[in-house]
Amino acid sequence: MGRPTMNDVARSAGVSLKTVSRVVNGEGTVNPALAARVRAAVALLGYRPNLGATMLRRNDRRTRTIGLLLDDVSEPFSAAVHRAVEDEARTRGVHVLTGSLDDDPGRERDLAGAFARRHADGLIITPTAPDQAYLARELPPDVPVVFVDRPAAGHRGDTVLATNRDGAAEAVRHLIAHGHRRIAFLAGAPRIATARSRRLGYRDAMREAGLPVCEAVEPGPGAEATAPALLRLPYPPTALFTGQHLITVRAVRALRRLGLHRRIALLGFDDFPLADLLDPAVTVVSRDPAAMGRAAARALFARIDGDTKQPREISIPTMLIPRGSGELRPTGS
Amino acid sequence: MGRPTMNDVARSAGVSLKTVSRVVNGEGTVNPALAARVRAAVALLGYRPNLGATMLRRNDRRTRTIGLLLDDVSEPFSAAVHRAVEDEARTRGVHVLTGSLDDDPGRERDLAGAFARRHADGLIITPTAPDQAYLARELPPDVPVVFVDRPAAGHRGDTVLATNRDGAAEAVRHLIAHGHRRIAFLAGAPRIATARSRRLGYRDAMREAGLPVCEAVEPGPGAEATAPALLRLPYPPTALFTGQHLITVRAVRALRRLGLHRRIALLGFDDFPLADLLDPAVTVVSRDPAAMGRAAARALFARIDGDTKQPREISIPTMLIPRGSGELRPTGS
DNA sequence: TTGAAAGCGCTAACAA
DNA sequence: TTGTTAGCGCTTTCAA
Repeated sequence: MGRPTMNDVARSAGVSLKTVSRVVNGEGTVNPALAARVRAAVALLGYRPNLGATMLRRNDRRTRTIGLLLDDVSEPFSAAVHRAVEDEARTRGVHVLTGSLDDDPGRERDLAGAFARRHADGLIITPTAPDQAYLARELPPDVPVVFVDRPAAGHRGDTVLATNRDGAAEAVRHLIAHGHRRIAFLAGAPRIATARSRRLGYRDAMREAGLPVCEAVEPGPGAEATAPALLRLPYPPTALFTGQHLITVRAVRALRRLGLHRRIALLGFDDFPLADLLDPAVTVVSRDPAAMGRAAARALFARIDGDTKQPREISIPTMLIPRGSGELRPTGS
Repeated sequence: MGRPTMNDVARSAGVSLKTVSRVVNGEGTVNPALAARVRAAVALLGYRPNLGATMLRRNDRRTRTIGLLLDDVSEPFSAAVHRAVEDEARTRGVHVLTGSLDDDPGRERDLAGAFARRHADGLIITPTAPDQAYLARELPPDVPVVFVDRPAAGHRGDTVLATNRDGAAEAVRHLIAHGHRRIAFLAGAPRIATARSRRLGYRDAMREAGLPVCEAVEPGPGAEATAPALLRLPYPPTALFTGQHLITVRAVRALRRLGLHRRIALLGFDDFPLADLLDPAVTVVSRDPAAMGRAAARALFARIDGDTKQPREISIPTMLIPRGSGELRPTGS
């Protein structure tokens, strides 16, 4: 009944509990003959160590598990970060608990607390709550946290960010270089820090070229897309810069419907699958989710291994990928 | 030093250990005044229960954690399954450990073992190993496993499958109904059970229409796509049926490059983002990953809650989504 | 090199 | 309603 314990193995092998422990932990200071007997008993009984008990007693108290809180594990950016973190964790024999936050601050707090109670050795969080002061309450003080993709407030930790502002500015300069002067920015919810950074980058580039800004916040999935209204203006934009991949896709649909996809330039923030197969193929500024996940995981493992230096901010450069839609030149007036 | 224990709370509140335990576990049979004192001490010290110790002692031995082994957490189908499982788990206060298998049988065994040692209450696995007999060795006998998307061999467990064969046959009949007689099947690796089922469905439909089969196994990402060679045949197919979404995307690229995307019909197994935005939009037979994940999670939780009925096989129907590429009629000879 | 005893933080069983 | 005692499966400490 129940699974076999170390004691059962000891009895079965005719040795003491401690000898089994030594063999199981590969301590090496065990007579080879005894060790062989122990290993035979382990195999015979199908013994598996009880991690809970191990962690309870051990001094280092490591569970070799980290927690990863993402926007939505099913969304491509999050999924790519997840994958990169998993790969880094795997090389260290560490497992990953994951959760989706869905822009819900309460859920961020709950999951962080739950993972802490599960004794995650550390957490990687894409912050969605306005501040992360709750972490001091939910986490033991020695559990490191790394923030990825958005800055945190009210908690110390390394932060891995894309160069949102510079990337956005580069995108807009690209449109300007292709002759556009009326460039509209379709922004994500300003609640989100990355959306604000991208807007700043847009403004940087427009201001340095002496062009007037034209910004609209794209509403949620229920509402109608913003692009059609903009394009009905007396002096409509000749180029759209979209702040986020879902907005980009909406813009593609809208331009298609209006028959303007070959006349209005489009440049989107963040790459997405099949962007190259659309007509025209969509030019994007892309973050590098794999590099971001990798950097976050490495920073976290460094902290878990005792790195106590000042928290760092790690920038992962974005990349402009010209594909066609962002190279269309302005037409008509 | 270290985090506070129940004992610290007891001392701080001036009550016995057991009283703290009762309050923490909401047993209710505690004098409200005492309970309040305990709660104050908990808050003061920042006490968090040690789940490891709890699970060690408790009779029910539940960790409220399940393990989920997927092909690749970053791939859309897996990610959607993941999300559905997470949602079901969430309603039960259960957390999800995830891992990607990358078609590596060794990794399937390792991860299943690792999650078992972590005392997952149950496992959901997309099998990639040729058989799952290893589970008997890696898992305690009372840990239920549910298989999703592919059948398992050598281990008992509920299985959630898409109607691959029927879905494929439906797809091929759809092409036949649009006038096609030379329909090629671009198959995934026959090692994979779903690929074999889809091929059977293709053959079912071709045979019932008295048409000759034309099958090619699509090589891996390094090699050249199969479609161009097929289309150079003396009597080339007028329609392609692709067995998997990556193959579909390769076929789209190939047809594009050959300028045949408006002449050769294309019908793909599995939907993918933006399939509706391509030109022509891609007709697909789609599995329902969310329904599959949900069904798998529900089956697993039923088992965890003590369901001991015979293992079931749960079929989740596929759906044909006509979008244009599958409705092109044959041209020329 | 091996083993005996203690105890990690908690809950079960029982007693007061 | 509250407290006491024992012990979950393991590692630590210390003794042999």
